[in-house]
Amino acid sequence: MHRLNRQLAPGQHIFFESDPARFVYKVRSGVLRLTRTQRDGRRQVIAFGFPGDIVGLPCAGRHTTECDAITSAEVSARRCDPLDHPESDPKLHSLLVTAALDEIRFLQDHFLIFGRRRASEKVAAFLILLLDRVGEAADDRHLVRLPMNRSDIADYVGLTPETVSRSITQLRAEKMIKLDDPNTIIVRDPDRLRALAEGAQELVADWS
Amino acid sequence: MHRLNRQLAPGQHIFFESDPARFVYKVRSGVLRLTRTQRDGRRQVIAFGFPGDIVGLPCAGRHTTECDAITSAEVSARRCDPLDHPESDPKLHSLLVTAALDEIRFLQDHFLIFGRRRASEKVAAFLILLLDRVGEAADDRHLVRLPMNRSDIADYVGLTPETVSRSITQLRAEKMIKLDDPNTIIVRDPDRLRALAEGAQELVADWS
DNA sequence: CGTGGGGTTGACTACGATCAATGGAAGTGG
DNA sequence: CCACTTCCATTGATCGTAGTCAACCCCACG
Repeated sequence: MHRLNRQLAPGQHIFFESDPARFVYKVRSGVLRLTRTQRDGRRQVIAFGFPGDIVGLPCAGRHTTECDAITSAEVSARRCDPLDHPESDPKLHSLLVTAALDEIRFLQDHFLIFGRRRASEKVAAFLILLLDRVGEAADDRHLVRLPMNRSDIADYVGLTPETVSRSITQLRAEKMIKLDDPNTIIVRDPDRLRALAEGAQELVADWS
Repeated sequence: MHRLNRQLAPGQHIFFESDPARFVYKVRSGVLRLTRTQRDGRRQVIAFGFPGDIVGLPCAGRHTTECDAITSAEVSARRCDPLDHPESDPKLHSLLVTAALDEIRFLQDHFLIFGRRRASEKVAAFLILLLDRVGEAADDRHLVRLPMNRSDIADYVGLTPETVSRSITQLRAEKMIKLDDPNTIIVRDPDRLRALAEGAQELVADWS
């Protein structure tokens, strides 16, 4: 069973869009960024790869996105031809199939975030997503570490970096979150944040 | 080999979100609509199912979207358990795996449309998508029939029905398209429409 | 000590959402 | 066959919000 481990430095690419796909990658540590770039230079962040995720599933033998590391990261590569030949490695094959179906569901979820109308709802939904996925419980407080910068978040939820920053400021003013530093968020009121993320609640700008 | 054909009337549902998934469906004729609805009632159109498409791929044994027919339609149902058991029906299994990988790619493409900033670019991109997918060449003119209404388009690209309508009016004023009736579009200038869809071009409102 | 990148904030603008009215086409029932 | 309703598309007027451009700050880095 081939499992080639690879160490990645921040910014290092694993593959590019339409590269012939020989491997898929399981994230061991660190965070990856999957993007697609349009002719006019605009970038769409398709997904972030957190530890445990499988990235790089091919379509017609080619990668469909670009992939690079946000942090230093470790991935293990697995040949992806078992996708086409179940019998060659049944366990890996079924792992990949499951990963594909999960990916579909995840992309659909992503649409719901992306489709929210108000900026603060998008950002709240993004934070909840990260909280549920990689949140840490630090002495009774919910902690979210953001390995990506504001531009990455913006390109993930469909906003500009400035608007992401403003939304975070707003959520902080509303006392739903608190910032230790720009990349470390403490969720003070998960319920209200979640309600906002689901569009159930109006975010009132400032009452004072 | 089980292939259960089913006739559908417009508006008729095939399955709902989180229904246990026993079948996937191949569209024989007509057009399906795949949607997800949020708690607050907002609807996201995930995809349209055109003839040849396979819809209803499950995640963890359940459907992940709602699916109903826009037009009267005919689908053929195939059991989806071969997804988990390649050996039970290798041909169907590999068909489903391919469909899943195609779906991933398609959803990623959808993000690029959805992510475009200007309304007319989104609508142009949507029309190009349909032109390439189901366009007809009618005596040297490119014809696109829209089986869905403006609301469906709006929920697909992330706009309101009014804005979709306005964008279409704009494209018509720019002489990129012409309407036979609200649901029949003649593409007069595919190149310019495509350029707009890809964000390469500015759409000038009115010089006159 | 200087430089550069990322984050935040401000001022202004532009664009799409919203609310509302209209018109046309299709369907229903008398 | 004609009133009546309903749904959909279009258009208009207004408003709000996110985009844009710019300045500033802070921290890490050389």
